[in-house]
Amino acid sequence: MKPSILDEHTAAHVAELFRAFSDTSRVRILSIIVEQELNTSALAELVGVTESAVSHHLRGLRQMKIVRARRDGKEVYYSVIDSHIIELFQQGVRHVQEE
Amino acid sequence: MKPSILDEHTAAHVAELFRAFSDTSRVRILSIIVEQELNTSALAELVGVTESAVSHHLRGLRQMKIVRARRDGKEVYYSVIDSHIIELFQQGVRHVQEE
DNA sequence: TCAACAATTGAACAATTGCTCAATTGTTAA
DNA sequence: TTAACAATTGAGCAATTGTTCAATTGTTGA
Repeated sequence: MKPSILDEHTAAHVAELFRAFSDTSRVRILSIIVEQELNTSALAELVGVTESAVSHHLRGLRQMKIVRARRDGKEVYYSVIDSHIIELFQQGVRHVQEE
Repeated sequence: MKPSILDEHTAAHVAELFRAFSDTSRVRILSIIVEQELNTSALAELVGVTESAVSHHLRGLRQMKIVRARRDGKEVYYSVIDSHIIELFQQGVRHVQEE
């Protein structure tokens, strides 16, 4: 049986998707907004990094269509866009926690 | 409702797990050995990188207990260890392909 | 034993990444 | 309009990453 292999382009997209979850700060940010919408400074406070750092991470996640931003007055609230992404993320978390 | 947040240590492990799938070459290697055991030079040939590069990637994946190595004579055959990992990886692939 | 092949290793390098800092933009209430 | 706060942005940096190259280790058949 000939092994199937992902083409370069698809593989790059898959890698990019997983890369979104490949940093400790991003994982912590996502672990929050998977459950509830929250704004930048609250996230910075909870995660323990600067607002700037959080903003940079959220920018990347937004560009990848993993999170959605909603402005309410001065604050911008973030949440995770779709249930497939949430499922994928939580499956990774579960795998680690079951060790 | 207070948002739950992953502690630093758990988040680091989750990030590490996802990082295993965050490189194009590794994704292509995994897309093969998820389906069938294969040795280093065959993988290098299929993926289109040197044996050395493949070996470095597989070393990391082995240390993370994502792949298993089995020597048969001169060759070392690699495969993906457990079904949870396979499920996680394939879910990411599916998400990309369904776009 | 030794030549040939398969795989691994470590050093070195360029490229990418995550962070900080300072400046800027957006929004509201006084 | 302006002060205060929230968020974003870009430059610069240290650290990490993926790759190549050359040397080394492991295995087999002659």
